[in-house]
Amino acid sequence: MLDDRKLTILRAIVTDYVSMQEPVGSRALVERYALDVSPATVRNDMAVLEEEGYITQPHTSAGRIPTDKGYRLFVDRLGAVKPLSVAERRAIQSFMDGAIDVDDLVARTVRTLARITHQVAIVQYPVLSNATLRHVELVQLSPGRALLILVSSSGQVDQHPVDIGTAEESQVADLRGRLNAALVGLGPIAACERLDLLLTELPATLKPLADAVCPILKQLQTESHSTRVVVGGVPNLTRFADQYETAVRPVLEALEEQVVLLKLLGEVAGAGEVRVRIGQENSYEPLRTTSVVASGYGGLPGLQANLGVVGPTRMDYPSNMAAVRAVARYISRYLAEG
Amino acid sequence: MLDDRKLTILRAIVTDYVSMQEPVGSRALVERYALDVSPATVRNDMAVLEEEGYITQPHTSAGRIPTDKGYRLFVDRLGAVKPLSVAERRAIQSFMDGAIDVDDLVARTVRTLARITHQVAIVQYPVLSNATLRHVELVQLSPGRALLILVSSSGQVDQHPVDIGTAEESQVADLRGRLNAALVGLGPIAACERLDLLLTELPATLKPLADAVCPILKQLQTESHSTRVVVGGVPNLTRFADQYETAVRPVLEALEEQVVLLKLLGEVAGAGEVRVRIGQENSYEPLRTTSVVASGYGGLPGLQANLGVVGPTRMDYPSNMAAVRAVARYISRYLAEG
DNA sequence: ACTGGCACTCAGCCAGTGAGAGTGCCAGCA
DNA sequence: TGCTGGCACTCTCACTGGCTGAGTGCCAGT
Repeated sequence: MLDDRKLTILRAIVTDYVSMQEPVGSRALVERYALDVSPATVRNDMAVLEEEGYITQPHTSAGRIPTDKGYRLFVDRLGAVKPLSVAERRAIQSFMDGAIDVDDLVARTVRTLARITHQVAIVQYPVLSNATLRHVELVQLSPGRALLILVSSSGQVDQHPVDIGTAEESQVADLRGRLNAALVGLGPIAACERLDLLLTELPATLKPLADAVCPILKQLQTESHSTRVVVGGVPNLTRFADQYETAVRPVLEALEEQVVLLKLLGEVAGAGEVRVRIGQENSYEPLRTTSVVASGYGGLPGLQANLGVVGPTRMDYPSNMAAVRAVARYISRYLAEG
Repeated sequence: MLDDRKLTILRAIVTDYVSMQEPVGSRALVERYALDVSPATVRNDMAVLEEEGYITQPHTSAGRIPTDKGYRLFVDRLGAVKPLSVAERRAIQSFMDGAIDVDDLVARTVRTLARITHQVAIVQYPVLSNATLRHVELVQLSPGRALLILVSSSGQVDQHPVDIGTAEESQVADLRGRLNAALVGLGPIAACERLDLLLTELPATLKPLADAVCPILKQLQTESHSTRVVVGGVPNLTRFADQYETAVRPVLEALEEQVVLLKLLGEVAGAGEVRVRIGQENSYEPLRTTSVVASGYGGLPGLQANLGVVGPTRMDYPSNMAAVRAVARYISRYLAEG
């Protein structure tokens, strides 16, 4: 169905369209990509590619542009992984080195990603699965309300309010002591297991309080890290000023919804690998005109956080995938080394 | 120089231009604002207003639009404070009530402000001067590195890494105990004073450690709260798709720079009052085409945090000022009540 | 001091035109 | 059979010129 030449032509169309941002015609194609055939031949092939749904014409007398399906084929089979330039590698290092804490690390990561891809970057806070719990704090704020605070060995602090009912100060202190004694030094998975064990050992008086606190603690240990998302590179949307209503606005709106972003990253990113969602493939309606390149990073397969970029479907997939992968690896290594 | 009628005309021009977004001519003016004089008279007055620099013509045969100076006069002397509509009051209440912690409160505030003003909203984290210190935690992460964590009675958690040199675990624990004993229950100002006192009482062995920790603690108690800024309503910029390069992009870029935003809010907002910076009045170059409406909120005069909105100079000042003031008051009251 | 009238300016809109890019198809050639 | 050159056709885009309408400034009159 699609012989080598047709695939070559599709690759050339994608490449050219991405770099020129203009529909590409048969003549330009043979000139710029040394195809060794005449434009007429290319035209015949293009007609087939169009019939198969890989490319399309915006209007009768224009060149062709790739469809989502075309990009998909390109990404899956045609896009040679483009190694990062020396400048880009250096940029990653110089931007990201010297982070003072997790907040700073995430901020730097999102900046770096935005800069080298020239897209909007999204970074989820890391799940620090290899970090261990360093301290558990339970602070009573007012009668009935307390704040649960977890400090991990990596310097990350998680907090969540807890409704503690009628528990008294002394009980709070008691539970705090027990939690610290039991959990400090453990990783998230071990901590959750140990917590289950601890629950069975508690005196009855602490039971109600523990029932209020423990679910939240568990949650913080697993998902909650992933609950925060940071966005950067929004000014890059500037380049699409023309398609404001159709493309930019929906993206801006999505970017304000943490929940949407989390879901988005979660759906796209797979274990360790860089994955891509192209246009219509996105389940979130307003982002149907954009592509998402994402990857998990840090931690064990089941406990990874995600990062990625959002941009127009006509993006430079090989470069962006390389960049996302490189940054994901860099931050993973950074986290692993502590 | 500027008699009553000229001021009335200026007010009408500003009002009309803001609501119609189009240069306003003499005929439209007399028709829509019952001026009781002929267009020719209005023209004469407009010529004077233009000469004085309050209004200008985008091109020869267009109507007039206000200049920054014109808006300034309007804001200072002509803009009747427009009370919020019932719907807006209700919106503030329903959006902001039920915040579970400070993060949530700030998030809700920024959302509220963006919704009722239809501008980009900026909210600085509150300086909780009436909140008291609830707990001090000093957690050692690795040899030489620790994390200082402050929990306030309002549920706010502040953290900062500390370089603790060669201090040992036991010393860290010792200092932690002393800090808690001394500072818990105090407000930020009292805490700082008490801290100075504490420093003189410490045994010599704890001195180096205390010297590393205390400055950071002090800093967290005063400025650091103000260090974080949250932005919302970015999609509202959508309305200015036409002036993308000149107006929108600079704003987007500014919004990514926390430092810029802090400085901006700090410069504009004055003690308790709503203040306005119009166009050229802004010291930050890229925002010279926008106006900022801001107000301090919460806390004592010296320790206020700020919030505000950023929008085009052609904004509805009375409404936005009313909205900013209302939201600032609401969050202030909320914080005061705890 | 205000007004009506008048000449003037200029942005925005419309229709018409021409150039250029690109296509599909076809007949011919290896 | 597969490739190629040629050709007629389509359609966008950019440019043009003319027209319209909004708005002005000025001036003479009340």
